[in-house]
Amino acid sequence: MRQSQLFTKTTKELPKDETSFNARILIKAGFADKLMAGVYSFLPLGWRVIDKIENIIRGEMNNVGGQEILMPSLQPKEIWKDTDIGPEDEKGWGRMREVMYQLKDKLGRDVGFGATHEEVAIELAKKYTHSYKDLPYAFYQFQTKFRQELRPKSGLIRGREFIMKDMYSFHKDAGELDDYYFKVGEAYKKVFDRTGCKSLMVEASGGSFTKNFSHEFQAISESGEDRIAHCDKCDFAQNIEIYKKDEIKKCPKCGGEIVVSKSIETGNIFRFYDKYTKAMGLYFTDEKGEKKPVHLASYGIGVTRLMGAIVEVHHDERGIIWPEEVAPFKAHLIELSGKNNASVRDAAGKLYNDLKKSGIEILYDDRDAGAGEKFADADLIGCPYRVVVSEKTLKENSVEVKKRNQEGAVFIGLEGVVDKLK
RNA sequence: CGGGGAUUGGCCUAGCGGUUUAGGGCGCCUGCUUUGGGAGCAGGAGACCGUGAGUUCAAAUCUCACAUCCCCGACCA
Repeated sequence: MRQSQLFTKTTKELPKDETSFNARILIKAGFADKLMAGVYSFLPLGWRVIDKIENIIRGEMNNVGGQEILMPSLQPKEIWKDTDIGPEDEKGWGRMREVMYQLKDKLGRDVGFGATHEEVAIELAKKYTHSYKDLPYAFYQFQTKFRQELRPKSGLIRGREFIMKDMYSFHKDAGELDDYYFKVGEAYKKVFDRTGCKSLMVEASGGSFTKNFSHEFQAISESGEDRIAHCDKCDFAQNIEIYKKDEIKKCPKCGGEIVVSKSIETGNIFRFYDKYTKAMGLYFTDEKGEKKPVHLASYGIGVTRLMGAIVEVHHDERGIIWPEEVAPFKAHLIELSGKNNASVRDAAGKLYNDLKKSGIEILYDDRDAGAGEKFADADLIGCPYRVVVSEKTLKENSVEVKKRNQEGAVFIGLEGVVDKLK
């Protein structure tokens, strides 16, 4: 993409109404824009990152047999009544009443915007699940979720509207569910490794479910809202409440030191077993002709939150340092042509076309801007590679290639650039 | 929802009762110049100083209410 065509621009100043690093830098660099507290637009650069993250998740979910669908955001109140966990006289908007956006439409019907989709998923499953032969299966979606947070905070980390990948799996019994649950847990680890946001699988506690039912994935970061106790050598980790109760000093897995760190919750997985399926009447007939409740587990990854978390983990004082698999572009091509140097401009333009033809995603800074501005923007936007074409490099028939996460640059021949970046 | 802070051209801000015709920087427009770390010169456009009520001869400036944003806390299947 030619940077001169990009409708967004970077700014020199940080926005005054954000203090979290991820929001400040993503807005400054033109990846996102805030419309209201906890509600952001994703601009061309940011949307490319979201797309990369989604594709990584999509691949791993497909690997464990997930089938991609899309459920509605707009939901009728009725589907929430049977899974309510509150007192009888408050039954209505159900277990999510505190955080759901709820309204009446023009016909006076109660509708809400989905904060999670277990209820919709079960309604859907009821139409297709009748026999043990129909089980197991899992489906997932990428969707905008709405949650009426009293206080959105930390930029993309806690918003009122955000993109989530949520998957729901349906099983004939608890044992089969458990096996699949941990298989998805492994898939989640791969997702977080690949996005460059390594997250520890932590037993969760608190909330409406006990620790036996759910796990969180936590990425260690100073800007996190959560705290976890974890081994400094292996991947053992505990929720802070459980850690305080157990008072362990050494890692039970490898004997390493236990340290407490702040962390960002990047994902969570829940085993509901037959709790909600029974309540909503999702049953199947087993081999013996007996009616049994379907067992349900659900699995969430906050996609936009993950983008924020990646920025929190991968940056320096000059800007973002995108991990390669989620970078908006693999390389940022900079021409330092001056006004009258057509040969630099031609060489850079040709290189841009060659790289594009080779399938390398490239952001080409063809703007009529000063060298300092171009370098500053390249560091800010944070593509993994920076390629500079200038009078200086052309004298040697070469270009300069520098990795964003390393000091020092190498000069390579014009012909070798495509191979170098492949 | 409790507590604290903030709100001034597109962005970052100065001004904190009268000398303000609201100043500067960035960005934007014109022209020239410049091109290896957010350049320079000259000219130009752009503001009901968050909203509403007060106080005062006089309000961006003081008072009250409200709204919005940020932070701490509570909350967060």
